[in-house]
Amino acid sequence: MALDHALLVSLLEKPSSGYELARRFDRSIGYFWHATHQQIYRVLSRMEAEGWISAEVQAGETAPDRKVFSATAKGRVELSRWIAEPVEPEGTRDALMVKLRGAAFGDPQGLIAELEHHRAAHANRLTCYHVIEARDFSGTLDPQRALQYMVLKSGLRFEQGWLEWCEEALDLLRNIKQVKRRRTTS
Amino acid sequence: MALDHALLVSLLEKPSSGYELARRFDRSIGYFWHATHQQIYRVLSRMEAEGWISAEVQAGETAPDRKVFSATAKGRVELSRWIAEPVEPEGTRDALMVKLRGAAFGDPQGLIAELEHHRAAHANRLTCYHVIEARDFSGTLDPQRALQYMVLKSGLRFEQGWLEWCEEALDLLRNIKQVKRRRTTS
DNA sequence: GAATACTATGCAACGAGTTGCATTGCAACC
DNA sequence: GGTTGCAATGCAACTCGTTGCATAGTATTC
Repeated sequence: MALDHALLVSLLEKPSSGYELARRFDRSIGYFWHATHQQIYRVLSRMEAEGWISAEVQAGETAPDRKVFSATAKGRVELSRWIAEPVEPEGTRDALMVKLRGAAFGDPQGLIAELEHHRAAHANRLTCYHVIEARDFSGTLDPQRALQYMVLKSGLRFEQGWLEWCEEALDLLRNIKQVKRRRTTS
Repeated sequence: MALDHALLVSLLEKPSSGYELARRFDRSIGYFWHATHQQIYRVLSRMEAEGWISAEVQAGETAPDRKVFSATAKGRVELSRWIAEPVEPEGTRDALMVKLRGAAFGDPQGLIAELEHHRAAHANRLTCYHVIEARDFSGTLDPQRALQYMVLKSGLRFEQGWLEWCEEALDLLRNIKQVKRRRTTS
């Protein structure tokens, strides 16, 4: 149920159309939640039906019509309720880890390209976050900004961690000896 | 499709019943993939139907019967195929981040307990991983162990990162000024 | 002797996320 | 003047994961 609330937060920060939200989720918001436009439109309809958000159609003269959503008072209440309700930390789920561990039964070196790709992707995200940091979070910050910054900082921290880990893993893969194919129980 | 392959890897490492797999996913394997027993049983049936794994029923004299699964040659091939196919790094999805950012529109201090809970959970996982590290990964490691260790290391790194971040976030929340309720667009 | 807990397996309903496709209109390019 | 690309919205089918429940025998505890 968390996409609902991520959208509520986004709409409280700035009323927007589904399309804008999708773009922001692809960019800056991407570092705290990820979603596709299809999903976003679906959830927006549902939330409108429940009265958490309300829409205002802006007829575009040159561009297509836009439905601009804002959070309602009811939506605010729902958000507070949800924030107060405890959640457990997420369980790990990363395909790359499965692959690494599975590579012991195949060709570890085959993962080098994959890891290099991941390293590049994480380096990319990291610089992206650094740009946002410099642009939006220098100087003194009001409480709202400070909270946003804290979220960004987790992104910075984790991308940095990924980067270092990728290096470490690449080192290992490059130096590992070719594993002998061992038959376990067929 | 990654639970399938996580199970294949586990079964290559050690043939097991669904129940055993569920227990291992709750413990040591939990740091590289998470799943419930219901899900595991369902996927095991599917994989058996596809011929990736085969079952042997062990009639328990004192305990209930167990279906012990092992990966077949076909399963091995499928695993290699899947490992070779590229994946993109996962998008971020953490409810806690949404909450932090949403707290700007409510009561930031209300999250302190939640963050303390998360900090404790991560500290717990971290010590758990340290125990595994000391128990299973000291001394020289063959290639398979080395790969497993690399996966564990990502767990260690991220739990450590979480812990530090929780501290930082708690510091912020404790010192943040009470946010004035501001009405945005209704 | 009854209640609780653990081993061991599974079904069914639901909710969340992914993938593929469809539509309309404007703008710019070649 | 046709093709490509972007703004803007959405449906439908599917897979993956969660939650709640069911069963059945053994072992232990009160």
